[in-house]
Amino acid sequence: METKHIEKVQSIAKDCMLFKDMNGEELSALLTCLDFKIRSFSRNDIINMAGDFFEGIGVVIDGQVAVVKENIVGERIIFDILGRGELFGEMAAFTGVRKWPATIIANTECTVMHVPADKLVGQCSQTCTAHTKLIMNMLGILSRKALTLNRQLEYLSIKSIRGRIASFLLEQYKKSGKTTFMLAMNRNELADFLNVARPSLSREMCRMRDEGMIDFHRSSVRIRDMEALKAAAQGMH
Amino acid sequence: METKHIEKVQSIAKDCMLFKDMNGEELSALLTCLDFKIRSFSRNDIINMAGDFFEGIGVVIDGQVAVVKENIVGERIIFDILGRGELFGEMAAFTGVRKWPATIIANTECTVMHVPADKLVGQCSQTCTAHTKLIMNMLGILSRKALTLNRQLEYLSIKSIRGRIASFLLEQYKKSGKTTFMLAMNRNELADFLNVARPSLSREMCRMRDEGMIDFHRSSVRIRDMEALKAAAQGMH
DNA sequence: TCAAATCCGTAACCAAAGTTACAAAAAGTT
DNA sequence: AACTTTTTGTAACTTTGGTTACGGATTTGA
Repeated sequence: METKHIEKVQSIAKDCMLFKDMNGEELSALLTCLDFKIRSFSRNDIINMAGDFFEGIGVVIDGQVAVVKENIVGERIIFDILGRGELFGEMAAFTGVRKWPATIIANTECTVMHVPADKLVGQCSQTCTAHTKLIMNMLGILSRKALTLNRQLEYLSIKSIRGRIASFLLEQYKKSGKTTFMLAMNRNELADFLNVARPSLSREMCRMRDEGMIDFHRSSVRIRDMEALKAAAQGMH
Repeated sequence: METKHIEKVQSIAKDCMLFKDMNGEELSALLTCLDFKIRSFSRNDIINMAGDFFEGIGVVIDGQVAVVKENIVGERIIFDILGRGELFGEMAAFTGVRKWPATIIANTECTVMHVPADKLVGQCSQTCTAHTKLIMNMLGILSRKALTLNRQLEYLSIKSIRGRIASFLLEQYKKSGKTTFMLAMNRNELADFLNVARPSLSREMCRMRDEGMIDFHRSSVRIRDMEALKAAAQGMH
């Protein structure tokens, strides 16, 4: 854990919920407590494998990582794609789980920090105020993750492909505030995300286009009939 | 918040993760900080409705509550069934969300405690040690919830009904340690839980029985061919 | 700039699961 | 015990979506 590494972490601190509301001093003090490790990976490298020994939470310093689950048959579902400043493995850290519950893959070239679970949970020797803030931030992060899982669950509890697409597009619309927007995923990734087969996704999107509900080309999508889309999201065809 | 109510809470403290590792004194001190409310409900009463104003986390004092989500069409999915000592709404509490993300229904006659979100998050005037423990317990609870959501997500990410049934039965087996066990749900509820149509569930269970994989009568189930069941859980038919 | 790799739409075919309806069995009530 | 209600299995029929395969478009990279 060299000075260079500490600087790296400080450079992302403002983008990282874990270090929210901490000033430079607090952060420095905290970082010396944490005993973290920093490593870099190439695209598609496996950073942590589901089932492997859990050494501590991860923080994305640079690049993107994907949280995926897969079964032996090879069906794979993308839980989340994390960027700069985002965390993974925080659930395992506070439940005493000793194994990674999901696989973490480098989605791009990336750098990640790992912090041992016990350094997070255990009080540090000196009562540092930053440690208290860390815990509070952690609560917020965990809650938000749980809400994200909830949202994912909502998608998968929709039975029709059309419903999933419609819900997804409506969420993109709410996020962007515009009826024309770009998707952050390609068809393969979107199909994974919605847990459907890629050709089935294409087919349904085209049907929705033919019915005048939406329009699209590659990753750009335009909502043409908001009411019809909302109806589709609720299972009315 | 009368003495009677404080006693009620103390009586479930040992079954409640939120008050883990606290002695009687700490608990009493803490409870006076929290400004909680206690109410009772009849079966099928709506305790909190998705979208309604979020007033604070809930703790089940007695009976059972169900966490459900439903869309306008009436498709309903049971997220969780909570008993004595278990929490709900903790995700909203730490994310500043002002609305209930799910609906809470009284599954049986029940009594619940609501604690205002700000009383949990805000430091109490006197630095009470119990408050620190409360926060640490909260971290554990939240993490465990997130893992539960993960698990639910695993069920729904399985595409075949057979796979979902097999996974579910294997989990029951792991829980009970026996190859013969009783299901806590009837067919309707199980179908809801696995997010499939009830007749489809029945049909598939019967097929699995005809193939010698399992045996069942009403809510009693026996696993006859463990290997076949495990194979089915992984999508091999 | 050309070749290779990737992405996307398309179509035919087939398997899986939803829908509806009904009857038998079980549980609960009077 | 007789009746009602709820739970479950069953079957016919329909719809949805997965599978496989292919070709054109786009992007990447040498």
